[in-house]
Amino acid sequence: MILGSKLRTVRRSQGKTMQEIASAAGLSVGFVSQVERGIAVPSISSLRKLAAALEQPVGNFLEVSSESSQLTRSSERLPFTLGQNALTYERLSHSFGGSKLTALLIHEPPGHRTEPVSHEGEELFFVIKGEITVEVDEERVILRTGDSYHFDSTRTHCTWNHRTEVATLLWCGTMDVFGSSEIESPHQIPEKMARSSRVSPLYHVRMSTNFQEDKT
Amino acid sequence: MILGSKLRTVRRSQGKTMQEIASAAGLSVGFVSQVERGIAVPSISSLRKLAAALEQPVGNFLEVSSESSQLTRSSERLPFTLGQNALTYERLSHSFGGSKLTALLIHEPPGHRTEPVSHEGEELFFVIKGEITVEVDEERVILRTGDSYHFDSTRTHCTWNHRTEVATLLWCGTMDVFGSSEIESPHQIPEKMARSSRVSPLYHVRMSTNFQEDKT
DNA sequence: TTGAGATTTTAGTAATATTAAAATTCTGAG
DNA sequence: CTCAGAATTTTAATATTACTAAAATCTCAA
Repeated sequence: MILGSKLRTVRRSQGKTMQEIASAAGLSVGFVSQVERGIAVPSISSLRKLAAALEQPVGNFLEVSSESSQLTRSSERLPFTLGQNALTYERLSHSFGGSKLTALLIHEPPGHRTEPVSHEGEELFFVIKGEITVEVDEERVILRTGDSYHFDSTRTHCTWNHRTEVATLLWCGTMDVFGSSEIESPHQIPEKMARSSRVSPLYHVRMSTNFQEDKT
Repeated sequence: MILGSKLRTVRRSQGKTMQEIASAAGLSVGFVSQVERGIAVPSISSLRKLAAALEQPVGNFLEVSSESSQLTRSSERLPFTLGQNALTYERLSHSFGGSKLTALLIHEPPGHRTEPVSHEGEELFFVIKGEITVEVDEERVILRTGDSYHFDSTRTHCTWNHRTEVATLLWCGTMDVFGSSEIESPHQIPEKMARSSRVSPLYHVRMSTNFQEDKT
Protein backbone atom coordinates (compact mmCIF):
# COMPACT_ATOMS: atom_id res chain seq x y z
CA MET A 1 0.00 0.00 0.00
CA ILE A 2 1.66 3.13 -1.21
CA LEU A 3 -0.32 5.56 0.89
CA GLY A 4 0.77 4.15 4.22
CA SER A 5 4.40 3.69 3.36
CA LYS A 6 4.60 7.24 2.06
CA LEU A 7 3.20 8.51 5.30
CA ARG A 8 5.83 6.54 7.17
CA THR A 9 8.69 7.68 4.94
CA VAL A 10 7.76 11.32 5.38
CA ARG A 11 7.24 10.99 9.10
CA ARG A 12 10.59 9.33 9.56
CA SER A 13 12.40 11.82 7.38
CA GLN A 14 11.02 14.47 9.73
CA GLY A 15 12.22 12.51 12.73
CA LYS A 16 8.78 12.46 14.32
CA THR A 17 7.12 9.68 16.27
CA MET A 18 3.73 8.28 15.51
CA GLN A 19 2.55 9.66 18.79
CA GLU A 20 3.50 13.17 17.78
CA ILE A 21 1.73 12.85 14.45
CA ALA A 22 -1.33 11.18 15.92
CA SER A 23 -1.59 13.86 18.54
CA ALA A 24 -1.18 16.67 16.01
CA ALA A 25 -3.77 15.04 13.77
CA GLY A 26 -6.21 14.31 16.57
CA LEU A 27 -6.19 10.60 15.79
CA SER A 28 -5.22 7.55 17.79
CA VAL A 29 -1.73 6.13 17.67
CA GLY A 30 -3.08 2.68 16.93
CA PHE A 31 -4.89 3.97 13.88
CA VAL A 32 -1.83 5.76 12.55
CA SER A 33 0.10 2.53 12.92
CA GLN A 34 -2.47 0.58 11.00
CA VAL A 35 -2.65 3.21 8.27
CA GLU A 36 1.10 3.29 7.83
CA ARG A 37 1.21 -0.50 7.53
CA GLY A 38 -1.71 -0.59 5.13
CA ILE A 39 -4.02 -2.42 7.51
CA ALA A 40 -6.46 0.47 7.66
CA VAL A 41 -7.33 3.18 5.18
CA PRO A 42 -8.13 6.68 6.47
CA SER A 43 -11.07 8.71 5.35
CA ILE A 44 -10.27 11.79 3.33
CA SER A 45 -10.88 13.89 6.39
CA SER A 46 -8.41 11.91 8.46
CA LEU A 47 -5.89 11.95 5.67
CA ARG A 48 -6.08 15.73 5.53
CA LYS A 49 -5.32 15.82 9.23
CA LEU A 50 -2.35 13.52 8.81
CA ALA A 51 -1.05 15.55 5.89
CA ALA A 52 -1.41 18.73 7.91
CA ALA A 53 0.45 17.15 10.82
CA LEU A 54 3.24 16.29 8.41
CA GLU A 55 3.01 19.71 6.76
CA GLN A 56 2.56 18.19 3.34
CA PRO A 57 -0.01 18.64 0.62
CA VAL A 58 -2.51 15.79 0.66
CA GLY A 59 -1.72 14.91 -2.94
CA ASN A 60 1.77 13.82 -1.94
CA PHE A 61 0.29 10.73 -0.36
CA LEU A 62 -2.16 9.86 -3.07
CA GLU A 63 -0.23 10.03 -6.28
CA VAL A 64 1.38 6.89 -7.51
CA SER A 65 5.11 7.00 -7.74
CA SER A 66 7.13 4.77 -9.87
CA GLU A 67 10.79 4.56 -10.25
CA SER A 68 12.12 6.58 -13.02
CA SER A 69 14.60 9.18 -13.92
CA GLN A 70 15.37 10.99 -17.03
CA LEU A 71 18.50 12.53 -18.37
CA THR A 72 18.23 15.21 -20.98
CA ARG A 73 21.36 16.16 -22.88
CA SER A 74 21.72 19.62 -24.21
CA SER A 75 22.85 18.14 -27.51
CA GLU A 76 19.98 15.68 -27.76
CA ARG A 77 17.00 17.73 -26.78
CA LEU A 78 14.62 18.64 -29.53
CA PRO A 79 13.69 22.29 -29.66
CA PHE A 80 10.04 22.95 -30.40
CA THR A 81 8.58 26.02 -31.99
CA LEU A 82 5.17 27.34 -31.18
CA GLY A 83 3.26 29.79 -33.28
CA GLN A 84 4.51 32.18 -35.88
CA ASN A 85 6.40 34.36 -33.46
CA ALA A 86 8.89 31.62 -32.85
CA LEU A 87 9.00 30.94 -29.15
CA THR A 88 11.25 27.94 -28.76
CA TYR A 89 11.44 25.62 -25.83
CA GLU A 90 13.22 22.45 -24.73
CA ARG A 91 11.79 20.07 -22.23
CA LEU A 92 14.01 19.30 -19.26
CA SER A 93 11.65 17.29 -17.08
CA HIS A 94 9.74 14.17 -17.84
CA SER A 95 6.66 12.51 -16.39
CA PHE A 96 6.53 9.56 -14.12
CA GLY A 97 3.70 8.41 -11.92
CA GLY A 98 2.86 11.14 -9.47
CA SER A 99 5.47 13.58 -10.68
CA LYS A 100 4.54 17.18 -10.34
CA LEU A 101 7.60 19.01 -11.51
CA THR A 102 7.82 20.36 -15.01
CA ALA A 103 10.84 22.25 -16.29
CA LEU A 104 11.46 23.89 -19.62
CA LEU A 105 14.30 25.78 -21.18
CA ILE A 106 12.70 28.63 -23.07
CA HIS A 107 14.14 30.85 -25.78
CA GLU A 108 11.94 33.87 -25.98
CA PRO A 109 12.52 36.08 -29.01
CA PRO A 110 12.56 39.89 -28.92
CA GLY A 111 9.10 41.41 -28.89
CA HIS A 112 7.47 38.13 -28.02
CA ARG A 113 4.52 38.62 -25.74
CA THR A 114 2.21 36.17 -24.01
CA GLU A 115 -1.47 36.59 -23.25
CA PRO A 116 -2.52 37.21 -19.66
CA VAL A 117 -3.64 33.94 -18.10
CA SER A 118 -4.23 32.26 -14.75
CA HIS A 119 -4.45 28.61 -13.85
CA GLU A 120 -3.63 26.14 -11.11
CA GLY A 121 -0.17 25.48 -9.71
CA GLU A 122 2.86 27.63 -9.11
CA GLU A 123 5.82 28.52 -11.28
CA LEU A 124 9.24 30.06 -11.24
CA PHE A 125 11.23 31.83 -13.91
CA PHE A 126 15.01 32.00 -13.77
CA VAL A 127 16.74 34.16 -16.37
CA ILE A 128 19.80 32.47 -17.75
CA LYS A 129 20.46 35.10 -20.36
CA GLY A 130 18.80 38.32 -21.41
CA GLU A 131 15.86 40.17 -19.87
CA ILE A 132 12.10 39.84 -19.78
CA THR A 133 9.24 41.65 -18.13
CA VAL A 134 6.83 39.67 -16.00
CA GLU A 135 3.42 40.99 -15.01
CA VAL A 136 1.51 39.33 -12.18
CA ASP A 137 -1.85 40.79 -11.19
CA GLU A 138 -0.85 43.97 -13.05
CA GLU A 139 2.36 44.31 -11.07
CA ARG A 140 5.30 44.55 -13.45
CA VAL A 141 8.81 43.37 -12.75
CA ILE A 142 11.82 43.36 -15.03
CA LEU A 143 13.90 40.21 -14.68
CA ARG A 144 17.55 40.45 -15.67
CA THR A 145 20.14 37.73 -16.09
CA GLY A 146 20.36 35.73 -12.89
CA ASP A 147 17.08 37.04 -11.47
CA SER A 148 14.21 34.74 -10.57
CA TYR A 149 10.52 35.16 -9.95
CA HIS A 150 8.31 32.62 -8.19
CA PHE A 151 4.56 33.05 -7.98
CA ASP A 152 1.27 31.28 -7.65
CA SER A 153 -0.11 30.64 -11.13
CA THR A 154 -3.68 31.27 -10.04
CA ARG A 155 -2.78 34.94 -10.27
CA THR A 156 -3.22 36.51 -13.70
CA HIS A 157 0.17 36.70 -15.35
CA CYS A 158 1.98 37.25 -18.63
CA THR A 159 5.52 37.92 -19.83
CA TRP A 160 7.25 39.62 -22.69
CA ASN A 161 10.74 40.15 -24.02
CA HIS A 162 11.23 43.89 -24.16
CA ARG A 163 14.80 43.71 -25.49
CA THR A 164 16.32 43.10 -28.90
CA GLU A 165 18.00 39.80 -28.13
CA VAL A 166 16.63 36.36 -27.44
CA ALA A 167 16.12 35.71 -23.75
CA THR A 168 16.94 32.28 -22.36
CA LEU A 169 14.83 31.25 -19.39
CA LEU A 170 14.54 28.27 -17.19
CA TRP A 171 10.91 27.81 -16.27
CA CYS A 172 9.76 25.30 -13.70
CA GLY A 173 6.27 24.67 -12.44
CA THR A 174 4.09 22.25 -10.58
CA MET A 175 1.51 21.38 -13.16
CA ASP A 176 1.73 18.32 -15.32
CA VAL A 177 1.99 19.69 -18.79
CA PHE A 178 2.66 16.69 -20.90
CA GLY A 179 0.51 14.01 -19.31
CA SER A 180 1.94 10.63 -18.59
CA SER A 181 2.65 9.76 -22.17
CA GLU A 182 6.25 9.19 -22.99
CA ILE A 183 7.93 11.03 -25.78
CA GLU A 184 7.40 9.00 -28.88
CA SER A 185 7.85 11.61 -31.49
CA PRO A 186 8.15 15.36 -31.59
CA HIS A 187 4.74 15.71 -33.12
CA GLN A 188 3.02 13.93 -30.30
CA ILE A 189 4.08 16.50 -27.77
CA PRO A 190 2.94 19.63 -29.53
CA GLU A 191 -0.49 18.18 -30.17
CA LYS A 192 -0.92 17.30 -26.55
CA MET A 193 0.18 20.75 -25.57
CA ALA A 194 -2.13 22.35 -28.05
CA ARG A 195 -4.98 21.04 -25.95
CA SER A 196 -3.44 21.93 -22.63
CA SER A 197 -4.63 25.02 -20.86
CA ARG A 198 -2.26 24.63 -18.01
CA VAL A 199 1.15 25.48 -19.41
CA SER A 200 1.87 28.98 -18.45
CA PRO A 201 4.64 29.86 -20.90
CA LEU A 202 3.03 28.04 -23.74
CA TYR A 203 -0.67 28.53 -23.20
CA HIS A 204 -0.29 32.24 -23.80
CA VAL A 205 0.77 31.81 -27.35
CA ARG A 206 -1.91 32.06 -29.97
CA MET A 207 -1.09 28.77 -31.51
CA SER A 208 -1.62 27.93 -35.09
CA THR A 209 -2.80 24.48 -35.99
CA ASN A 210 0.54 23.65 -37.52
CA PHE A 211 3.54 22.94 -35.41
CA GLN A 212 6.97 22.44 -36.82
CA GLU A 213 10.12 21.09 -35.36
CA ASP A 214 12.81 23.70 -35.27
CA LYS A 215 15.70 22.47 -37.33
CA THR A 216 18.34 24.74 -35.87
CA MET B 1 -17.57 21.53 0.18
CA ILE B 2 -14.69 22.05 -2.20
CA LEU B 3 -14.22 18.42 -3.16
CA GLY B 4 -17.69 17.88 -4.57
CA SER B 5 -17.92 21.15 -6.42
CA LYS B 6 -14.52 20.57 -8.00
CA LEU B 7 -15.68 17.18 -9.20
CA ARG B 8 -18.78 18.77 -10.72
CA THR B 9 -16.85 21.60 -12.32
CA VAL B 10 -14.41 19.24 -13.99
CA ARG B 11 -17.16 16.86 -15.09
CA ARG B 12 -19.14 19.66 -16.67
CA SER B 13 -16.10 21.14 -18.34
CA GLN B 14 -15.65 17.75 -19.96
CA GLY B 15 -19.29 17.68 -21.01
CA LYS B 16 -19.92 14.35 -19.33
CA THR B 17 -23.02 13.20 -17.49
CA MET B 18 -23.01 11.79 -14.03
CA GLN B 19 -24.10 8.51 -15.45
CA GLU B 20 -21.03 8.34 -17.65
CA ILE B 21 -18.71 9.12 -14.76
CA ALA B 22 -20.47 6.78 -12.38
CA SER B 23 -20.33 3.99 -14.89
CA ALA B 24 -16.65 4.59 -15.63
CA ALA B 25 -15.89 4.70 -11.91
CA GLY B 26 -17.99 1.67 -11.08
CA LEU B 27 -20.11 3.65 -8.62
CA SER B 28 -23.81 4.41 -8.47
CA VAL B 29 -25.22 7.55 -10.01
CA GLY B 30 -26.98 8.41 -6.78
CA PHE B 31 -23.68 8.37 -4.90
CA VAL B 32 -21.94 10.58 -7.43
CA SER B 33 -24.76 13.06 -7.12
CA GLN B 34 -24.45 13.13 -3.34
CA VAL B 35 -20.69 13.49 -3.50
CA GLU B 36 -20.87 16.40 -5.93
CA ARG B 37 -23.37 18.20 -3.72
CA GLY B 38 -21.36 17.52 -0.57
CA ILE B 39 -23.96 15.26 0.98
CA ALA B 40 -21.65 12.27 0.94
CA VAL B 41 -17.88 11.98 1.09
CA PRO B 42 -16.17 9.26 -0.93
CA SER B 43 -13.54 6.96 0.44
CA ILE B 44 -10.08 7.42 -0.94
CA SER B 45 -10.62 4.37 -3.08
CA SER B 46 -13.80 5.76 -4.59
CA LEU B 47 -12.21 9.16 -5.09
CA ARG B 48 -9.39 7.54 -7.03
CA LYS B 49 -11.98 5.93 -9.26
CA LEU B 50 -13.76 9.21 -9.82
CA ALA B 51 -10.48 10.99 -10.55
CA ALA B 52 -9.58 8.27 -13.02
CA ALA B 53 -12.96 8.55 -14.70
CA LEU B 54 -12.30 12.29 -15.06
CA GLU B 55 -8.70 11.68 -16.08
CA GLN B 56 -7.34 13.96 -13.40
CA PRO B 57 -4.77 13.47 -10.65
CA VAL B 58 -6.48 12.87 -7.33
CA GLY B 59 -4.71 15.85 -5.81
CA ASN B 60 -6.63 18.23 -8.05
CA PHE B 61 -9.69 17.65 -5.97
CA LEU B 62 -8.02 17.99 -2.61
CA GLU B 63 -5.58 20.89 -2.71
CA VAL B 64 -6.23 24.45 -1.68
CA SER B 65 -4.55 27.24 -3.58
CA SER B 66 -3.38 30.59 -2.28
CA GLU B 67 -1.78 33.72 -3.58
CA SER B 68 1.73 35.07 -3.42
CA SER B 69 4.81 35.83 -5.45
CA GLN B 70 8.43 36.64 -4.88
CA LEU B 71 11.16 38.27 -6.93
CA THR B 72 14.78 37.42 -6.27
CA ARG B 73 17.45 39.61 -7.82
CA SER B 74 20.80 38.17 -8.70
CA SER B 75 22.46 41.19 -7.09
CA GLU B 76 20.43 40.99 -3.90
CA ARG B 77 20.51 37.31 -3.12
CA LEU B 78 22.63 36.27 -0.22
CA PRO B 79 24.92 33.37 -0.91
CA PHE B 80 25.16 30.88 1.89
CA THR B 81 28.02 28.58 2.62
CA LEU B 82 27.63 25.18 4.17
CA GLY B 83 30.38 23.21 5.75
CA GLN B 84 34.10 23.56 5.34
CA ASN B 85 34.12 22.35 1.81
CA ALA B 86 32.36 25.49 0.71
CA LEU B 87 29.26 24.53 -1.16
CA THR B 88 27.47 27.78 -1.85
CA TYR B 89 23.84 28.21 -2.72
CA GLU B 90 21.34 30.96 -3.39
CA ARG B 91 17.65 30.57 -2.84
CA LEU B 92 15.45 31.36 -5.82
CA SER B 93 12.06 30.24 -4.57
CA HIS B 94 10.10 31.27 -1.55
CA SER B 95 7.31 29.75 0.47
CA PHE B 96 3.68 30.64 0.42
CA GLY B 97 0.66 28.67 1.56
CA GLY B 98 0.51 25.40 -0.28
CA SER B 99 3.61 26.03 -2.36
CA LYS B 100 5.56 22.96 -3.25
CA LEU B 101 8.29 24.28 -5.48
CA THR B 102 11.76 24.94 -4.18
CA ALA B 103 14.59 26.21 -6.36
CA LEU B 104 18.21 26.88 -5.55
CA LEU B 105 21.18 28.14 -7.47
CA ILE B 106 24.10 26.01 -6.36
CA HIS B 107 27.81 26.60 -6.77
CA GLU B 108 29.46 23.27 -6.22
CA PRO B 109 33.25 23.42 -5.80
CA PRO B 110 35.69 20.94 -7.32
CA GLY B 111 35.91 17.67 -5.44
CA HIS B 112 32.77 18.38 -3.47
CA ARG B 113 30.80 15.22 -2.81
CA THR B 114 27.44 14.62 -1.18
CA GLU B 115 26.35 11.64 0.91
CA PRO B 116 23.95 9.14 -0.64
CA VAL B 117 20.44 9.91 0.56
CA SER B 118 16.79 9.25 -0.25
CA HIS B 119 13.71 11.15 0.81
CA GLU B 120 10.30 12.26 -0.36
CA GLY B 121 9.59 14.35 -3.43
CA GLU B 122 11.21 14.69 -6.81
CA GLU B 123 14.02 16.90 -8.06
CA LEU B 124 15.71 18.14 -11.15
CA PHE B 125 19.25 19.37 -11.76
CA PHE B 126 20.05 21.68 -14.64
CA VAL B 127 23.72 22.45 -15.26
CA ILE B 128 24.25 26.10 -16.03
CA LYS B 129 28.02 25.85 -16.06
CA GLY B 130 30.54 23.09 -15.51
CA GLU B 131 30.02 19.37 -14.98
CA ILE B 132 28.91 17.06 -12.19
CA THR B 133 28.30 13.38 -11.74
CA VAL B 134 24.94 12.25 -10.45
CA GLU B 135 24.35 8.78 -9.07
CA VAL B 136 20.80 7.47 -8.65
CA ASP B 137 20.32 3.94 -7.37
CA GLU B 138 23.96 3.31 -8.27
CA GLU B 139 23.46 4.39 -11.83
CA ARG B 140 25.96 7.10 -12.70
CA VAL B 141 25.46 9.88 -15.18
CA ILE B 142 27.73 12.76 -16.04
CA LEU B 143 25.88 16.01 -16.54
CA ARG B 144 27.52 18.64 -18.70
CA THR B 145 26.61 22.26 -19.27
CA GLY B 146 23.00 22.46 -20.46
CA ASP B 147 22.14 18.92 -19.42
CA SER B 148 19.38 18.15 -16.98
CA TYR B 149 18.42 15.21 -14.82
CA HIS B 150 15.02 14.68 -13.23
CA PHE B 151 14.31 11.87 -10.83
CA ASP B 152 12.19 10.71 -7.92
CA SER B 153 13.97 11.59 -4.70
CA THR B 154 12.84 8.42 -2.96
CA ARG B 155 15.61 6.76 -4.93
CA THR B 156 19.01 6.80 -3.28
CA HIS B 157 21.07 9.55 -4.85
CA CYS B 158 24.22 11.66 -4.51
CA THR B 159 26.28 14.01 -6.63
CA TRP B 160 29.82 15.19 -6.92
CA ASN B 161 31.90 17.63 -8.90
CA HIS B 162 34.57 15.60 -10.62
CA ARG B 163 36.15 18.57 -12.38
CA THR B 164 38.58 21.29 -11.32
CA GLU B 165 36.23 24.23 -11.69
CA VAL B 166 33.16 25.31 -9.76
CA ALA B 167 29.94 23.94 -11.23
CA THR B 168 26.87 26.14 -11.28
CA LEU B 169 23.59 24.25 -11.01
CA LEU B 170 19.99 25.14 -10.90
CA TRP B 171 18.26 22.69 -8.61
CA CYS B 172 14.50 22.52 -8.25
CA GLY B 173 12.41 20.13 -6.22
CA THR B 174 9.01 19.55 -4.75
CA MET B 175 9.78 19.43 -1.07
CA ASP B 176 9.38 22.42 1.19
CA VAL B 177 12.88 23.03 2.45
CA PHE B 178 12.57 26.25 4.32
CA GLY B 179 9.21 25.90 5.99
CA SER B 180 6.76 28.73 5.87
CA SER B 181 8.96 31.25 7.69
CA GLU B 182 9.91 34.32 5.73
CA ILE B 183 13.50 35.39 5.35
CA GLU B 184 14.29 37.65 8.25
CA SER B 185 18.01 37.37 8.37
CA PRO B 186 20.63 35.19 6.77
CA HIS B 187 21.30 33.42 10.00
CA GLN B 188 17.78 32.30 10.39
CA ILE B 189 17.86 30.24 7.26
CA PRO B 190 20.94 28.19 7.87
CA GLU B 191 19.75 27.22 11.32
CA LYS B 192 16.46 26.01 9.94
CA MET B 193 18.26 24.06 7.30
CA ALA B 194 20.69 22.58 9.73
CA ARG B 195 17.75 20.74 11.20
CA SER B 196 16.21 19.76 7.93
CA SER B 197 16.75 16.31 6.57
CA ARG B 198 14.79 16.94 3.46
CA VAL B 199 17.03 19.12 1.35
CA SER B 200 18.68 16.93 -1.14
CA PRO B 201 21.60 19.10 -2.19
CA LEU B 202 22.18 20.35 1.31
CA TYR B 203 21.32 17.41 3.48
CA HIS B 204 24.27 15.50 2.08
CA VAL B 205 26.78 17.89 3.44
CA ARG B 206 28.35 17.03 6.73
CA MET B 207 27.53 20.33 8.25
CA SER B 208 29.59 22.01 10.86
CA THR B 209 27.88 23.81 13.68
CA ASN B 210 29.04 27.18 12.41
CA PHE B 211 27.54 28.73 9.35
CA GLN B 212 28.89 31.86 7.84
CA GLU B 213 27.55 34.17 5.25
CA ASP B 214 29.77 34.20 2.22
CA LYS B 215 31.14 37.70 1.88
CA THR B 216 32.03 37.48 -1.78
C1' DT C 1 -47.71 18.85 -23.76
C1' DT C 2 -44.99 14.58 -23.83
C1' DG C 3 -41.34 11.59 -23.20
C1' DA C 4 -36.63 10.35 -22.64
C1' DG C 5 -32.66 11.20 -20.26
C1' DA C 6 -30.40 13.25 -16.27
C1' DT C 7 -30.36 14.16 -11.59
C1' DT C 8 -32.01 13.94 -6.88
C1' DT C 9 -34.11 11.66 -3.03
C1' DT C 10 -35.07 7.95 0.06
C1' DA C 11 -34.37 4.11 2.95
C1' DG C 12 -31.49 0.89 4.03
C1' DT C 13 -27.23 -2.16 5.53
C1' DA C 14 -22.80 -4.17 5.01
C1' DA C 15 -18.49 -2.53 5.64
C1' DT C 16 -15.21 -0.11 7.91
C1' DA C 17 -13.04 4.02 10.10
C1' DT C 18 -11.45 4.69 14.25
C1' DT C 19 -11.07 3.94 19.12
C1' DA C 20 -9.23 2.39 23.92
C1' DA C 21 -6.49 -0.56 26.09
C1' DA C 22 -3.44 -4.36 26.36
C1' DA C 23 0.60 -6.51 24.55
C1' DT C 24 4.91 -6.37 22.34
C1' DT C 25 8.99 -4.31 20.57
C1' DC C 26 12.51 -0.91 20.42
C1' DT C 27 16.01 2.14 22.19
C1' DG C 28 19.43 4.11 24.87
C1' DA C 29 21.60 4.98 29.26
C1' DG C 30 24.02 2.96 32.90
C1' DC D 1 24.23 -6.89 29.31
C1' DT D 2 20.03 -5.11 31.72
C1' DC D 3 16.14 -2.48 32.35
C1' DA D 4 12.90 1.25 32.14
C1' DG D 5 10.48 4.14 29.41
C1' DA D 6 9.05 5.24 24.94
C1' DA D 7 7.28 3.73 20.64
C1' DT D 8 4.71 0.71 18.03
C1' DT D 9 1.60 -3.09 17.21
C1' DT D 10 -2.36 -5.86 18.22
C1' DT D 11 -7.00 -6.82 19.60
C1' DA D 12 -11.79 -6.41 20.02
C1' DA D 13 -15.18 -3.63 19.51
C1' DT D 14 -18.99 -0.17 17.70
C1' DA D 15 -20.66 4.07 15.92
C1' DT D 16 -20.63 5.90 11.66
C1' DT D 17 -21.09 6.11 7.02
C1' DA D 18 -19.91 4.72 2.25
C1' DC D 19 -22.48 3.27 -1.06
C1' DT D 20 -26.50 0.91 -3.03
C1' DA D 21 -31.15 0.11 -5.54
C1' DA D 22 -35.15 2.01 -6.72
C1' DA D 23 -38.48 5.59 -6.76
C1' DA D 24 -39.35 10.40 -7.51
C1' DT D 25 -38.40 14.66 -9.66
C1' DC D 26 -36.30 17.73 -12.90
C1' DT D 27 -34.84 19.26 -17.54
C1' DC D 28 -35.18 20.02 -22.24
C1' DA D 29 -36.12 19.13 -27.05
C1' DA D 30 -39.65 18.00 -30.22
